[in-house]
Amino acid sequence: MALGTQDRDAVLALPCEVIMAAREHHLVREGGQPQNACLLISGFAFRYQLVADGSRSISAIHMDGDMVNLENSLLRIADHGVKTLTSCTVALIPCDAVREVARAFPNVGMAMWYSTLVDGSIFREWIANNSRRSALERIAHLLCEIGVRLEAASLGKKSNYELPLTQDQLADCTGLTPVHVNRMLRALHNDGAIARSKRLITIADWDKLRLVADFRSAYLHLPV
Amino acid sequence: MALGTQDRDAVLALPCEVIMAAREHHLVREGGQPQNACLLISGFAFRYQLVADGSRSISAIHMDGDMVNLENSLLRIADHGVKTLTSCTVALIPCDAVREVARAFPNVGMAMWYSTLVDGSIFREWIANNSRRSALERIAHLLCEIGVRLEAASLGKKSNYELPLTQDQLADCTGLTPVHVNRMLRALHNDGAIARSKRLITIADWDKLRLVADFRSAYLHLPV
DNA sequence: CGAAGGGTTGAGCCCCTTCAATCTTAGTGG
DNA sequence: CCACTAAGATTGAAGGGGCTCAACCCTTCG
Repeated sequence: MALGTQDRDAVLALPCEVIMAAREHHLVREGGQPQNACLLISGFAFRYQLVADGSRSISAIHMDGDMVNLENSLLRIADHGVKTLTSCTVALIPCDAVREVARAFPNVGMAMWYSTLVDGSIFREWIANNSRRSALERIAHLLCEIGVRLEAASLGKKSNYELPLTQDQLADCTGLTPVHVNRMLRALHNDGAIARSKRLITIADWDKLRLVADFRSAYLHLPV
Repeated sequence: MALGTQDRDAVLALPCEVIMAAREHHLVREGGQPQNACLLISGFAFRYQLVADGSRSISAIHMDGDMVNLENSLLRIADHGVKTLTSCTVALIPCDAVREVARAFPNVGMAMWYSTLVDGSIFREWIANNSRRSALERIAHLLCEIGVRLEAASLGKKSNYELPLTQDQLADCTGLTPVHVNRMLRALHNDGAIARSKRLITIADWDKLRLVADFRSAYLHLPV
């Protein structure tokens, strides 16, 4: 969604406060009423919610350039939490201002809507991933997605990047246990699909990983 | 999201064609480029996608008043399919017209954005449901959600309604097998949480079902 | 040097799947 | 009006993928 000059100026004129947030810092608390929308300038963050037995579900990973809680501009009560994955630089923009710019500059509003739609598309893919794919496929799929998104955001190469997630967090993304995530990573390694060194992931054989994962990038709606 | 008179008039002035669609009729095909947005006037529909092994994931259920493919107004290529669950009356509105009304009447655009945000919130809950809850909890949660949404849409009572889904479809919503869905329904029945007669669900003990399901309705963002 | 967080590995179990058969109900044509 | 059919629901038996529990390792950092 390319914006015109006026629209871009309106966005740049938004009041904002830039803060540094440490790792595992809450950007939004479930049940809270955030006053600010958070634009990730650098670093990674994730959306999550807790279920009754205390276990956690991670429903999205965000990176540079993503707005992590645009929804709070309209929905008021946060239905889920957002935390940083790494230390982050975050621009805080008052929700009121976000609403106003969306109303006053329809193209800006449409761009934010667009961004929400892409998020929705990724949510659907995650539902399918965690509901209908095996553990191995889920992990493979997540590794593909992160690689492609990192490359699209110019944060690395899709087949060679540093994973910003612990195995515990990978487990919460995929609905598995950390123990099993570990075994699946090893299995992908043994298959020759990936190589690992600490958090550094090298996708040795992209086609093999893509096939295992049933990964088709259309749902990311990346510019062509 | 209440609209003013002008805004409402703009919506009512949208060109549209009303059609009847049979059960299991495709409203949107994955990979297609829909020309129309579909507003459900009566009946039920679902969003779905297929994975490599041929199994299906249902990512949303829609009912009267829902727009089932608003996203296609901006995203162009459909990343998933939409089918009717029952016979439906559907208003087809050209995607161009949807985009234009959103741009010309910012409040209308905001209302559509809002609707997308609520959909997103439900997607996140489904990720958590299918990833971190047991089979029994998943089914219980879905039954709660459908009841509450039906009641909110004035289509029935939350504790006594006709389920518009087959057990196969329930399975695709929850990431389970039809066989196991059947057993879980029986288990809820035996527990006294629900009673069943064909597709008619009576939630005999709402609090019990709610507790089993870990159901909290905040994520539906219903008006208070 | 000690502590803590994250990663790795093994053994046993169980929730859910798979496979297969049977039943019920609604619809259809003779 | 009834035999036939097909879709959906139900039930049983057996197997396996992922979980649980528990121990140990490695690295980083104070």
